[in-house]
Amino acid sequence: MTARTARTRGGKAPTLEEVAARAGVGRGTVSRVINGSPRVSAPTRAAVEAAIAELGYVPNRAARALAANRADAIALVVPEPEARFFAEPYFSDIVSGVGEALAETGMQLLLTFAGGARERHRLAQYLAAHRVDGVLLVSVRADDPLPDLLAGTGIPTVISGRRSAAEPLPSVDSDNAGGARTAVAHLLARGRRTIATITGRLEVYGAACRLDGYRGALTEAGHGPDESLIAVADFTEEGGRRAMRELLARRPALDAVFAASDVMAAGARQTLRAAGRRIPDDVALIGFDDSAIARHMDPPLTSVRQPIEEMGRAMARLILSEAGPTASGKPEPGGDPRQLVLPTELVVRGSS
Amino acid sequence: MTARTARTRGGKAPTLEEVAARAGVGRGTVSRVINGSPRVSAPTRAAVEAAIAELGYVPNRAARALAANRADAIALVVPEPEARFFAEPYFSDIVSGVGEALAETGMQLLLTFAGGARERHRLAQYLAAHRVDGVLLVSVRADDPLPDLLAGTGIPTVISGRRSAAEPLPSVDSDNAGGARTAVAHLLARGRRTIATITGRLEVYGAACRLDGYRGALTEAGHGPDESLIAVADFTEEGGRRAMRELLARRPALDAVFAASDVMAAGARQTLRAAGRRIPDDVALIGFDDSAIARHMDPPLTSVRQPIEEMGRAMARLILSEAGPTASGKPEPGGDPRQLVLPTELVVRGSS
DNA sequence: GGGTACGGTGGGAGCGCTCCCATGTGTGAT
DNA sequence: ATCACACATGGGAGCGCTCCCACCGTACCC
Repeated sequence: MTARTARTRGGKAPTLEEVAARAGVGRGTVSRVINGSPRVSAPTRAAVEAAIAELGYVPNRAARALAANRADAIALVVPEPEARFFAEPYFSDIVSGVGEALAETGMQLLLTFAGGARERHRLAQYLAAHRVDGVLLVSVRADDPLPDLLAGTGIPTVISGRRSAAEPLPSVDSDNAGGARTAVAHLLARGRRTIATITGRLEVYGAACRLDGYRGALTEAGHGPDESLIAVADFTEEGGRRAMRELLARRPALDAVFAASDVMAAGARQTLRAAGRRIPDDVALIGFDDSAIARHMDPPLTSVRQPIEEMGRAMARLILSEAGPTASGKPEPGGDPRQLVLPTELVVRGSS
Repeated sequence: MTARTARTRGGKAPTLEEVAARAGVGRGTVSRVINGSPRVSAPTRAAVEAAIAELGYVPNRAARALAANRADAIALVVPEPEARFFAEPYFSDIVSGVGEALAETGMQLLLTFAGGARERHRLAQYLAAHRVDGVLLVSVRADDPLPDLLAGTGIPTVISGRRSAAEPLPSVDSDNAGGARTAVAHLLARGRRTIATITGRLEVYGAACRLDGYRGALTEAGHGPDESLIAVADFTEEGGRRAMRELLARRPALDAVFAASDVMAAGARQTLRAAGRRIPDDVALIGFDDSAIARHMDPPLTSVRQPIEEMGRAMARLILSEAGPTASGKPEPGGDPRQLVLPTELVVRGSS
């Protein structure tokens, strides 16, 4: 009986059928055991599990996907060109968070890179045709067509970082405004009076939120709005340098700067140094992201930490719940429990 | 016209059969067209291609995998716990290199995390059963059982970073010894005389190579070996600090340090500062990896850059050639063209 | 003119699984 | 004892594709 099985081929993986034969049951029963159906008696289940263990059986994913019309796979889409800026700390952390949460469920993680706008159409079609159970989108820009394309195909999608206050897609974001508010409050608490900020491009929703947080903290403390303390940059180091020069020119007496990213803070620091300002004695400096450069800057940079790995886990959980029960991509009405905002944390170091 | 057709079918994707009907041909012919078989006449091929475009047809991967007994997928295995050290610049670059090279071939990239030793056995079994066409292993330790497990299953495997001089697996590595040699030669050229080094754990082959390169450059320049200038650390910042203290205690007059990683260089820098040594005036400092912290250190750190993205591309190409033609996992005899060593590059900055 | 070859083509037979319906087998109620 | 209804189980019918063999027609040969 097993002779036939063993003869099939040397290195061939055992099939459901073979497990069934070995356990002396039918295919259906083995399938039920594997999928955790309750409609199997205890002794039968034990027999099947023994057979599975003896044969070292692992289900064939392709066959399962074909028969069940699901993929047991989640795609993580990375918009290659743009992603680079955000990349440093972001990418590996989000991936490991997602991977961790997915590993527990037996779902596979597919990594996909989106190229130009043209390719994104193909990509959406591909994802639909390959029947991934869900798509995770990271660091997409507000004008990216991909999210809507995906929504059109009905594939459950979760986005990291809302594109606007009214993000229609399920999303996971960090509390950008809260983080900025905490940072500025910290500066105020340390006696700083003239606090400037360097923002990212304000079309990026997260950048706008950070600016809101900055304004909020100042307003709360009774400081009137002062546009001359706000410089818009673009999340780059060079942008940070330039913005800092503007700020110094406009408000030479400033005594603190909140930069909306560590990289811009690094740029600002250089300009500050060049201008002879000491950190933190003359000017306190705070960044955002708590990336590797923050820890290694001189002095070490106080920064707002985002729980990136945790965001990855949350995204995974969200997509699992989206793809799981209802298996329908239609946006739910009513208040949305599918918009997660995770708290940030201020990591105080020598620069403030 | 194309998009319209494709989009209207909200739920179901078109099948091969439907394309065949539309083009007025049989299933076999459509299959041949899709797989680029030459045995199709030009007019027929054109008709089929038109039908494919009109329907927005994309082959069902699961069905193809099941029927053809191949997966069109490559798994990238990341040993989670350990990977963290190397992670910063490494991970995202290698992934994007691999992804780029794979995207062109229609292969999927699967991301897998290996847990403890126990899980690695399961993982090897999984990979075998799920019939990935190849496995890419990054930053594995010399004593990791996974590579041999994989070799046992016959799955083509490529490793990044050799585990020893006699790495049996096809591998892609950077020229660690050459990079170290260049760094030390640069130091010598700038007139430094007493050059120390901080190494990683020497069980790690790459760390040993860097030490060899350091020794080689010194020997070439006629300097005799001097063990008191060598401190072994563990690739961590704290290790770098400690090693630097040892070195300073043993050889107070040293005027240059080559650290085998940027992170250790960062640690060394702190100790140097604390000891009142100026960089680069009193002591020149060089790191390895050219990571983000190198660029943002003060002064910016001279560092040896590894072509990590290029290494990713090379790994992808290697695994494709391994998995493709022969489809056999047995190690080839004779001289091995499957051991790639990519050149490194010294990025000179203010610290040297 | 008939025969031979061969490029082109259609379609049957699975790949290993899930789904679901039909078929036991046991329990409790009548 | 009979019926009803649960529960447990077996196995047929595909999922959409590739592989391969049989078949058709045409060009070419004798």
